[in-house]
Amino acid sequence: MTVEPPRDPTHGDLATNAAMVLAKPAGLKPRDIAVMLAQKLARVPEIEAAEVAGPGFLNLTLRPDVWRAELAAIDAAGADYGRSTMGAGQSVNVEYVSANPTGPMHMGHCRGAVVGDALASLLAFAGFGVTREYYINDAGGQVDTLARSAHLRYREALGETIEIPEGFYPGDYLVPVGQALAAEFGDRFVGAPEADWLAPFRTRTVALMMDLIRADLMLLGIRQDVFFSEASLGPRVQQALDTLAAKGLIYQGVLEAPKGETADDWEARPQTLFKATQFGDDSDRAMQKSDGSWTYFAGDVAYHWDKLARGYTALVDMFGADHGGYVKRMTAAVRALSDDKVPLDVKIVQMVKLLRAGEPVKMSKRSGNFVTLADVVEEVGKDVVRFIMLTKRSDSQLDFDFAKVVEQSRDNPVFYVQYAHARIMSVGRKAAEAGMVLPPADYARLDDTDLALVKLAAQWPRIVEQAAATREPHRIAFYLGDLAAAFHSQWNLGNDDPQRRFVIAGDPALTAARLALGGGVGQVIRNGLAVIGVEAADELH
RNA sequence: GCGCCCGUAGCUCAGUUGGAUAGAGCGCGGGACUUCUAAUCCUGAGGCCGCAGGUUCGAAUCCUGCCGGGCGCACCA
Repeated sequence: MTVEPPRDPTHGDLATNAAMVLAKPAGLKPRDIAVMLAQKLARVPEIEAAEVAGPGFLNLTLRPDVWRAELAAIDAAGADYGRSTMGAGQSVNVEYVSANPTGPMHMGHCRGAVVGDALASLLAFAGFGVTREYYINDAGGQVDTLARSAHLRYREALGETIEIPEGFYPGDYLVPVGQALAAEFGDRFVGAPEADWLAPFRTRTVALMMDLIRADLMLLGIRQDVFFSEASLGPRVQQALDTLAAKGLIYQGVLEAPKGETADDWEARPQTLFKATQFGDDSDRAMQKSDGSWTYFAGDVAYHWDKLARGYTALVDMFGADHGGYVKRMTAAVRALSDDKVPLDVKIVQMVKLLRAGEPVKMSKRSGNFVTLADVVEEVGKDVVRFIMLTKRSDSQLDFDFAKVVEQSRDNPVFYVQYAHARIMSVGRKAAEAGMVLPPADYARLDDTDLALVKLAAQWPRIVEQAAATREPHRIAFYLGDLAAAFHSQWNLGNDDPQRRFVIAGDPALTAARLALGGGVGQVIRNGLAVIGVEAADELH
């Protein structure tokens, strides 16, 4: 059963399907129930009209004063308008970015960062306790490669001429790392065997890379609470394995050969396996390699085991599209570890295609010459990057065109929303410049046309809850576009009819009421932008 | 071969968890500036919601099967 604003505004302010849902259990005709309900509801003071429509819909029209009161509520709540208690008592861990600490962030990481961060803010606004987390993959072979690459730069910093072999990280960003290592260790590791320097170089270099990444995230206004190191898992891996073993979900076995492309180096070997198939996965998954060392998956299981131990009521992971195949096994592991009590929601974030005036931006991985996040933020600004990343559902591919996203026109949603806010801010200034002395706003001066705007602004709390429930922050961006459109439309009525303007010379009372209307809309726009981490512009240039 | 995601206007996409006559933007046609910033707005044309069944008062939405596109199928990280 639902009670919600209907798509078609001629169907009133609220519509409910209650009569149709109740018809079967009540053994009555839907329309008969609807008529009965309508008669009762018509006596509710806030309800102006209750009409039965179609197969048994009940359309409710609220009295205009309800909307006037809502405008007052927006004003009173201010930045808290729309804040919800739906998440009260629940704590969610949102893990996002988790880029490998082998270099600065590039645009491949950007969308997950923005969507994850906006989701975290959204959940917080909806009343959930939220932890923003980053998993540092600092335990694999790639980190050894990073350390070796840094060692080359270290020798370079000490005066050697180096050549970077194939398979090493060639990026310039390691030059200052080499200098830092040279300053720290002097020349004592120049000719030393790798075994002497690999571990310290790995630790230091990862730390410096994480500084780099944190700085990149700050450019987007992202600050995470927890940075969890894979290398620090230690005994947790065994503990997680023991937890699963205690549930009878671990066994020694041999997996079947992978289907599809036949792996030429595959051979059947006994391993320690997790019964992922019991939890909906396609295959059981290896926890230990045949030589007894842990798999990457085992580490990830231990990591999620740790998150569960920290007592969250729900977990959210943001994955890149290329990790889609990993979702089932991770979900299976969390189901097993938590006895199905703590849900893991894995959000897939699709690729971003970078364009410049319609032409794909060329990227060469080999030279390390990828488009960095810092470059993009510098070129178009944080707000544009953040907003554009939310202009599509995150599970479908997104085009990011450098030319289009800075365009000041209707088809640029960032500009469009900010322009609406700037207009709202400008009318207040205009009234002040005109030397108008405004009385306190009397909402009674607002008519149905004005109140139509309030109705849309009043949807904000619902939008927050819906977006939080579906964990889809893009809904915020779309709503703000709708609200801005309604505002612009209202604004232009003033072209034909001066009485519909916000500032009306000679009528301070109506001006005050209209400015209050604009103020309410502006407040909601600011609140929405705040949730997605975008600044509200007071004027545009 | 198997799994996951996706197919909505010419293009790019929404679609209130199953509601009423499926909506925006761009593009195309027509219109509104002695203005509170026209950086905007109004209006018209444009649809078998991939196809075929099913579930029910009711389906773009849920189920099944096809067709078409993307991603993934390690003891890698």
